[in-house]
Amino acid sequence: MKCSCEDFVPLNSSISPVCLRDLTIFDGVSEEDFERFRGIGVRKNFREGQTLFVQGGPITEIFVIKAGRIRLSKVMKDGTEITLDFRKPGDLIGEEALSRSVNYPLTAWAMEETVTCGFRVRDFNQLILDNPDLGLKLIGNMSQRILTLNSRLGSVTSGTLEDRLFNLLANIAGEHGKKTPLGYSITFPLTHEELSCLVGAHRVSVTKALKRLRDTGKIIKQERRFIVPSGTLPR
Amino acid sequence: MKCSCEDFVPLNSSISPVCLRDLTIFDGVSEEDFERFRGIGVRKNFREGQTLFVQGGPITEIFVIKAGRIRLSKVMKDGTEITLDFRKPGDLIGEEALSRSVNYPLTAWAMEETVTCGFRVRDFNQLILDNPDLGLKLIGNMSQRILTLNSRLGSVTSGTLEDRLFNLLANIAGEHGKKTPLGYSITFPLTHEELSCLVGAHRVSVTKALKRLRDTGKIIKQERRFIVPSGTLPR
DNA sequence: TGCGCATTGTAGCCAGGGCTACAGAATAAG
DNA sequence: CTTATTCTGTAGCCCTGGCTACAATGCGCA
Repeated sequence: MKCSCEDFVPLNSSISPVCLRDLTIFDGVSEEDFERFRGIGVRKNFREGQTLFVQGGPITEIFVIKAGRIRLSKVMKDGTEITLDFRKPGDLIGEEALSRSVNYPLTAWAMEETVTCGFRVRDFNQLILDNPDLGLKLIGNMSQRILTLNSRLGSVTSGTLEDRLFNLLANIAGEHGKKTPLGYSITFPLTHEELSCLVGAHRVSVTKALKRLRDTGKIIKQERRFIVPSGTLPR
Repeated sequence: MKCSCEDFVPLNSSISPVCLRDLTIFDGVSEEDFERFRGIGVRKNFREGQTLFVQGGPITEIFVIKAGRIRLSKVMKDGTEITLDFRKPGDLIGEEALSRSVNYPLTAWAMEETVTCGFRVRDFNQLILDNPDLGLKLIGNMSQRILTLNSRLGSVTSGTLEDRLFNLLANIAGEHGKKTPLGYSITFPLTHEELSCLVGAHRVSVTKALKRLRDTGKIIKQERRFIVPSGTLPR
C-alpha cells in the first residue's frame, strides 16, 4: 500500500521523512482507520524559527510531528524565557488541547525545517472516539512522558551541576541523537544558554562545567554538536 | 440512583467519602457504562503506612483513589529516597501500567486511611476500548498533569529557596488544602525532610527558609499543619 | 511516667555556583 | 569582505545554601 509520505516530504529534502504509518501510536490501527485519520489531518510545513503556536494564543490544533525538530519554551512570570523540552518525529505537540485549557501554555518553535500533521481538536477527539485503541496508545505514550518528567524532576536538583549536565546531555543524546563512530551525537546545536535553562543553572556555570566534562572526555564537541561517547554513558 | 459509596466507606469513618461517580473522569459516562466500570473495579482499603505497590515490583493494577491521600516516592540511584508527589481522591495511581513499563518505577504510600478502586490492567484497557469517551477524559486528565509537571520543572530552579518553598506550599494548599478562617490549610503533616525533597534543597536550609516565611507571616503553622493565608497567595 | 526515636531549631564553616564584566570566536547579515 | 550579533571562555567577588554537629522539643509506646 502506498503511503502519502512522498507527497509530504519532497524527495530532495534533507529532512528524514517519517511515515505517519510508522509512528508507534499507530501500531495496530487498521489500514482503513488509518486512512480516515490521514483524511482529516492537514499537512503543514514550518521553516526554521517559525512557531507552530505561541504561548497565550487560543488552542486550535494538535500536531503530530512527521519530520524535523521542535523546541518548547515558556515565558515565566519574571519575564525570562526558558526552554522546557525538545520533541521529535512521532511525538505529539499541543496535547494541552485535550485538557480543559483554552490557551497554549507554551510556545512551540521549529528548530529546523519541520513537517507536521495538524488536526483540529474536535476532529482529533472524534477520531479517538471512533478509534478507542488509538486512544489507548496515546494514553500509553502520555504516561511514558509523565514518567520521564517525574524522574527529571527528581534529578534536577540532586548532585552537582556537572553530573546533572552530563545526565541531561546523555538523555538528549539517547532520545535525539544518532550513532556515530565517536558515540551518540546530538543532531542539533545547543547553546549554553539553553542548557542552563534545562539544567537550572547560570549560563557561565554551564560553560565551566562543560569545560570540565570536555577535559575529562565525558563529552565531545564537534562542529557545534555534542557527542556523548558510548563508553561514558551511565549504566 | 443509589451509589455504592456507602458500601465502600463506613459512615462513621473520618475520611471524606468520594463517590466514584463524582470523579471528573466519569463526567458524561452513561449510567450503564458506569455500572460496568464499577463491576470490574475491586475496592481496596489501605491503612496509614501501607503501600499500594512498591518500586520495582511487577505492574498488575491501576488505582483510582476514592478517599484518603497517597504519597509517591522514589529511590534514586544514589540510594536516597525522595518524595515526588501527593495524590488525592479522584486521581489515578499507577498510570505507568498503561505505558510499556513492566515494573512500577516508584512506590505509592497511603498517608492516611485510604480507599481505592483497583483495576487489573487488562480490564482497564478493555473498559476504555468499550468506552472511548472515558479514554478521552483520561487523556485530558493526563495532559493536565503533564502541564503541571512541566511548569514545576520550570520553577524548581528559579528564584530563591524561600520563594520556591512558598510556591510549593501554596500549590499543595491549593490542591490538597481546605479552607479555614486563617487561610488554606494543608490537611496532612509535612516534615521538613519531605519538603526538602520536593523543593530540591537541604533539610536544614528548609528549616531556615520556613522560619523566615513564618516570621514574615506568609505561612502559618498550627498543630503540625501548614496554613497559607489567603492574603499571601500569589496573584 | 519515663525512655527512645523523630522532628525541629541554631550555629558556624566553606564551597558551589550566581552574577557582573569583558575579551575572543564563530555565525549571520549586509 | 566587513560589520554586527550571538555564542563561548575566563576572571573575580560574594552570597546562598550545603553540610556537620548538637541541642531542644515533641510524640509514641511500654
